[in-house]
Amino acid sequence: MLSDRRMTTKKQEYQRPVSIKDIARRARVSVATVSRALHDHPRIGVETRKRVQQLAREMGYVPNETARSLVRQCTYTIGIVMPDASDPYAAAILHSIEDMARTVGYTLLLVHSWGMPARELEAIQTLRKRDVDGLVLVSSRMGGQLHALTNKLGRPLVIVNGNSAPGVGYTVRGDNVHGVILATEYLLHLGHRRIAFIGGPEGSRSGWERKSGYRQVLRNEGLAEAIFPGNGRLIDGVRAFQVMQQQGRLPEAIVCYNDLTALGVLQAAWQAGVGVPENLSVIGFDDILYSAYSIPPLTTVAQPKAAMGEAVVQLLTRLIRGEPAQNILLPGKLIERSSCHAR
Amino acid sequence: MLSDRRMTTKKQEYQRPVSIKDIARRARVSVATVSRALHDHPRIGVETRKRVQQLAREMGYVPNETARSLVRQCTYTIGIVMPDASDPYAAAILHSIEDMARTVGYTLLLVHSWGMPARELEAIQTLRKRDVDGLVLVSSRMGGQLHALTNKLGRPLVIVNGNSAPGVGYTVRGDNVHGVILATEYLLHLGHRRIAFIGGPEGSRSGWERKSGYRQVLRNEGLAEAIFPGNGRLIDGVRAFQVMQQQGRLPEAIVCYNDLTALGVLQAAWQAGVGVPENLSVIGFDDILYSAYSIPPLTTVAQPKAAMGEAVVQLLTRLIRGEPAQNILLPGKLIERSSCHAR
DNA sequence: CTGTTAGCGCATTCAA
DNA sequence: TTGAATGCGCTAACAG
Repeated sequence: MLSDRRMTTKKQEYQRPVSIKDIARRARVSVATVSRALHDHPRIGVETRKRVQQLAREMGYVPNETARSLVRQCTYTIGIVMPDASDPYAAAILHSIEDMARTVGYTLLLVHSWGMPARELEAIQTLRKRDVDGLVLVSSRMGGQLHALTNKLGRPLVIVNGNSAPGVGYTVRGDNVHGVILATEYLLHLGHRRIAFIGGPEGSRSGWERKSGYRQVLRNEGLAEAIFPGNGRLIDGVRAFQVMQQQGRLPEAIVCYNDLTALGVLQAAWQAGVGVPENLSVIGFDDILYSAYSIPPLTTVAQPKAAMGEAVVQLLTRLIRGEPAQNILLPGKLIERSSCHAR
Repeated sequence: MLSDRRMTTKKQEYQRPVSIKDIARRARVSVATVSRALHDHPRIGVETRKRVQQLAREMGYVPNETARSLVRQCTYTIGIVMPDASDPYAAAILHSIEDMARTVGYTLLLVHSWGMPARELEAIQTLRKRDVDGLVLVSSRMGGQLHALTNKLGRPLVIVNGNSAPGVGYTVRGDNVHGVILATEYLLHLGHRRIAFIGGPEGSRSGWERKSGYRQVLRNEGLAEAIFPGNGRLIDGVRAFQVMQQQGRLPEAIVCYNDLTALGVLQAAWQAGVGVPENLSVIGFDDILYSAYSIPPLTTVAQPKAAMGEAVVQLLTRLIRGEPAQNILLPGKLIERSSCHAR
């Protein structure tokens, strides 16, 4: 009685949509004329045009894009392959791409890859069959295997923050090395010397780049590196912190592969009674939605997610039109909040 | 020199994909034979079949789904309209729908609505032209306007957790009333008497239901209601808390419209030095990914998001096949974590 | 077993 | 200005 579990059990038939042929019949003209009327074609009588358009509206005509696509040989559809829409970072990218794509008349076909190369391949095949005008791979893990694919793809390809093979498609990416240098040097300026790093997914380019930026800075300063494995999820931050503590290797500050990892560290530190930022400084990467509201608010390197979406769509439309294009590298920006503290 | 801003400025032409006609020519058979071979049609020579299949593989043939869709009169595509993929709750739903849809051979066409009825309408039109086999509206705000639409839609419609008009499409929803009763009674059992509620979006069904569940419980107990407006975002939780404090109306416990709002309250309370759960109990709704890792971990009513995706796709496929169907109401579950404390 | 034909809904060329 | 015819890539009904 708590629930109004209404059981609707009607059966329903769906009727065939009206086509230009139907309109033609009713208007007593040819389908060609209808087509022209609907397109405001110049060579048509103003009289018939109005009549046909009126009729189309009355009959609830909706153009069949499938048929159009077939003759036009382009679908105004772009395919997007991403690991997982429930990852806040991926979702933000998806969000900005969808937004931009819509404004230029494209619709998005979405397939998840779960970060698995095999699934990615499958997804790409699916989208290729769907005859998308262009393809976006977010956080691709395929690397070399892309090579074999790209020749046969026959469609423009843009890779966002993923492993790309040279000469395969175009890329839009955040500047990971620069960003993590920003983060690490910030910690240095705050007076920290024992700075650890929690890594990202094995074999991912962003993971590699962020790690090497960290190493580069520490090496320049002659400081010891302390690198802990991770996989970019909340739980990885939790675990890494626990490992540090169990091993008695708690540092003064931690650079995290991404915000999710950092948020995990915040949680684990709180559980363990280690105060952030008084006893431990934590810095993230990405600036996801939640980071501004974590406890304490997370200092992080923001990725320009909106700009990325724009860049992706712009790049893709250029490629579709056959115009020259170039890879895009976007700088990150340090966002100072409250998870880091001077020593 | 920090960035490898490589400028790739090649211009590239994309070639026409190979069609069954191409294969037919090379194999010196008719297109019908090719089609049959590719489909393992019974009435074909095992010899020619193998030859054609081999050839197709060599030539890198990929079937054109657009053409298929045209003759088949169905696209194996389902359209999904949601406010915003970067909302963690919506993203989780999207995730589970995509996952389920893929396994049954459907691909997703995604359009954002930004929670604006006008945009929703636009999105539905877009998808209708795309000739989707079915439509999913997540957190729709359209309400009555759906009526006019649905007759002309000509496609099965499933509404997830949104405003629906009676007789328009089918619905899959979490049991909001029951869920919020669970939450409120839990607080009651913990000994709280001054329990406030922070509401959701104005005019949304879930907002209304959750509020009325709360009111129902308080009324039964003869307790005073304290309702603060909200809109389902983090910032709404922050603001509501600030208002409570400024007005000197801080309660013993707060039931929040959703987790995002609750997370905002956690943050604001922390900023204000109000300890959760010692001085204030907070309970959310949805159980988004992050809630298990907030500080403190958030007690909440979990929505069965995976089950929802399953239900949506199953319902939709039934409708597409013209089978009888029924609305689905899924129960929520209380997840006890650490944001509530006995008085 | 295989080829020929027609047609899905639409845009476009060529005639009229 | 309009109509008839053709084809986009593919499937399916009908002949052979």
